[in-house]
Amino acid sequence: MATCCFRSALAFRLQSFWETRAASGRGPVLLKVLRYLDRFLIGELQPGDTITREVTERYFKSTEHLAPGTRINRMSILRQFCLYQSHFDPRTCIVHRMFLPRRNRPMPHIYTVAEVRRIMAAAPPAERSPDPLRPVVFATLVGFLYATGLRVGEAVKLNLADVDLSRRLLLIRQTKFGKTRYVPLAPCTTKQLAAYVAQRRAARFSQEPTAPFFPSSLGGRYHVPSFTTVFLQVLRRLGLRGPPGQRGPRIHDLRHSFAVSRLMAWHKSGDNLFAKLPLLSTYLGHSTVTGTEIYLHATAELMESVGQRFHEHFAVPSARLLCQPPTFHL
DNA sequence: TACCGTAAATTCCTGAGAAC
DNA sequence: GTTCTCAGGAATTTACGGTA
Repeated sequence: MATCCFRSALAFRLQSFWETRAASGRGPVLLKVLRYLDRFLIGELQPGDTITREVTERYFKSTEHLAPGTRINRMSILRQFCLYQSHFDPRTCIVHRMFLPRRNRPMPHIYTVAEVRRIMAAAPPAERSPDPLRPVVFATLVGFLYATGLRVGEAVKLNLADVDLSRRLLLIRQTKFGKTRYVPLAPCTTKQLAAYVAQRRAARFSQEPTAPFFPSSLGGRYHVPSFTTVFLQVLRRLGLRGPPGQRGPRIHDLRHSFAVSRLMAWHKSGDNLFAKLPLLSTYLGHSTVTGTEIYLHATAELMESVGQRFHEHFAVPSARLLCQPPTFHL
């Protein structure tokens, strides 16, 4: 446990609050936000003062430069701390939930097959890098993410032993929220990966089972921010994204694209999407289908298509019917 | 140019409470 | 009692500046 790193009038309480949360598994992100709060409180509170409504309002105002989602995080941590502090000082003002701003989820970009092919083909040329395999790793990783729907962090963490091409199976270890799962590979993806493995071997990268499947130029593991940087450069070069500072398609949208294209394929083949959703949920590593349902909203085309299909089947224009699909068996 | 560190932004798991 | 919605919280991803 770190020694006390807070300096405001509530330093002791911030420290004990952090220690209780860190002990239950919360990590350095909380510490950063608490330090931010501590710096704010240095100018606000004298010894013996408490957090009043005015203080919380000024704290909220001090986060004006941040995005809404970040402000919500900052305010919700202040709220948790105030709840904790109120046990020791009943004068403490607790921010009511209704005063917190609402979150909004931006619409993901759904990549087309043609766009993904352009991105893969636009990999930084080998002559610019001391590592001839680098453009191959980049292009393979892009195609791999689009074909499997994995998170980029999951992909770069793969070791050689985690990719079993003979059984067409990936082992995804200790991913988000500590989950481990197996992911099956499509035959065409397996074929592409086999070609990549051959190129990787020819480039004399380590063949140890624990060696990274996607190595960096130095032989270590491809660092996610490094891959992100190159990916964004390629998007800008292709005109798929604006200059830095502007929002646009992201790496994570490859995962959205995979999910949406899978749903579209099931829909076109006449499958019941609600019956298939748990399969997709398990594949993507979600613990419940509610986390997967957001992909149903990802494309207007899909929603229009699903709505039309329900109308054709039931001919009852009821919103309730859309919320409660017929019972199905897996 | 690649890599690393860090702050900010986003994703998604989970539980509480409202609605039915 | 069950279903649904929403928000809190924890974790991952993105973006960018600094450094070798």
